[in-house]
Amino acid sequence: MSNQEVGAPGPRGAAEDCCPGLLTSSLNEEESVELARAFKALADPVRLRLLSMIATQDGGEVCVCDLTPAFDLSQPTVSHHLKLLREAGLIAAERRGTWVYYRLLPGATDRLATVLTRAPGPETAQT
Amino acid sequence: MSNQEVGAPGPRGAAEDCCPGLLTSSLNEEESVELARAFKALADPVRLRLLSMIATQDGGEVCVCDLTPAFDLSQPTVSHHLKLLREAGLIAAERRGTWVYYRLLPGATDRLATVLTRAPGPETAQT
DNA sequence: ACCTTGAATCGACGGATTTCGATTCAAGGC
DNA sequence: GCCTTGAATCGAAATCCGTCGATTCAAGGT
Repeated sequence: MSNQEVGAPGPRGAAEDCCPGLLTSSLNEEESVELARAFKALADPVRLRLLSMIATQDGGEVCVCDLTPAFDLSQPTVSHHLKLLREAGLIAAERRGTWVYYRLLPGATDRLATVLTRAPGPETAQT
Repeated sequence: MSNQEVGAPGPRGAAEDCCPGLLTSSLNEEESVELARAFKALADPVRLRLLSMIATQDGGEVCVCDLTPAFDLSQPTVSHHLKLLREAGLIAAERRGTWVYYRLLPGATDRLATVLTRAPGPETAQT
């Protein structure tokens, strides 16, 4: 329970108050469509590995030029998967010179983790 | 092809010894394939709502006869989605008389929630 | 036995996804 | 300016997925 965003310049942390959780209250149709869209982004081995590589990178970001050769796929295909992850709000891109760097947007994964968690998050004291 | 190991009594903390987490250590190809299969089961609004209805049911189980009319879909289609959730290890079925009851297998969702959870450590200030 | 009701399986159709090669766009170096 | 390198976009092909109606299977009631 330490404060997570000490002096973090970027605004975030909005995830946990958005969805009560898939397993604790019934989803309506609209919520289910939106959630399914998010899970669809994770429903592919390549995207999962891309996300993992990006998330675990030390500096917090990875160059596409390092991502692409890690797969046995064409460059357009990897680019396509990165686009889907981007559109799902899971990662963000930044171009620096000739290269493009991707970094994790933790809000999206946080939200999905919360949605799949039975007991409420650690912050809210609840019984 | 069976699926479930259902009778595990007690809270298994299975998650931490199976998968260190998508966001904390890099996935290999095999892990990513298996994880993607799990997320694929969640990548559909109907299955999400089915899972939610099953998980939030008071007695812990729901009759298919209560699930089916909640959707604007044919009975075979709902049955198909239930089968996919079952094959993903998310739910289990039990037939009692003419009716079939489904219940949540919390292990699978727990594992996915863990996999999506970042390291509990403090957030690294970046950028 | 036969019939009724609930649920799963089968086969097929249409739409979405994944992948590719070819091309185009972006930024820098010569 | 032109060329090189890195990355995104553009069709197109193959496959996968969600849905249906028809059928079959399971269990009970008469």
